[in-house]
Amino acid sequence: MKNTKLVGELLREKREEKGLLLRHVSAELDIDTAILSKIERSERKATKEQMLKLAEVLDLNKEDLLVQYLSEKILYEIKDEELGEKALKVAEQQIKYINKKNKGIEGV
Amino acid sequence: MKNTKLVGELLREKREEKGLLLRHVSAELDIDTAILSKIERSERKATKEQMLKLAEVLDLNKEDLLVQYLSEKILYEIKDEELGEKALKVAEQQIKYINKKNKGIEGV
DNA sequence: TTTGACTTGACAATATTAGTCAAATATAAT
DNA sequence: ATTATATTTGACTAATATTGTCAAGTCAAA
Repeated sequence: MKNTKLVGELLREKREEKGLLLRHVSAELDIDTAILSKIERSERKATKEQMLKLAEVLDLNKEDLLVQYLSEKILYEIKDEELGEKALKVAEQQIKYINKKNKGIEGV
Repeated sequence: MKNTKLVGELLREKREEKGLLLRHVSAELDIDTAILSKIERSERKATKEQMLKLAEVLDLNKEDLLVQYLSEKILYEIKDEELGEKALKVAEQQIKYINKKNKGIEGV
């Protein structure tokens, strides 16, 4: 597996690597440092907009970060569900089916 | 694939098969018929508790229904996301990893 | 043409999420 | 040790999303 790090951990690492303070980055996002602190420690979820902004500010790959972010959102949704893994598999089958169907239609 | 029907469609079919009216079933769930109507037409999501009750009232397999229900919740979460399918795959990898880790710990 | 089943949409109540702020805790430099 | 700066914590507020009611509307069958 490529990466088992939480989004928050990635953000903190990269921020520190760049020598930026919470206050610098949170100012760009226009939120209090408290929230960014919580995001980095996975105590809160960021919004999608904040993620995109963070990718910019911290020079992280937007797509990779977003994928990881969405994945965590999905996992959060099923974290207490015994049937979560099964549901994920079904969801994957269904999204494949849907995407296949749409591909067929796009060309009309 | 086993089943491409939406949960709502399943519910409506089964209810009609049993000759039950919205009012009968919604009374058991203790909600207005309007909501059940919307649930059956996928205009609203049911709660987990409602799903379990519906499985009972309509003699549907609880596990299957819940899996399908959770799957739809997941899909709803990523319905407008270009990266949704990728995120799903990552989520699946990660949940496998987490479950494996927990299995290891359970036996301590 | 009325009756019963379902649908629709406006609205209200409630729950969840996103945020601020100030005080408490580190961390680090004098 | 003392102060200065960075981060964390938690109580509180604001905004948004979810869940529900209700009444009026549509539709089909008797």
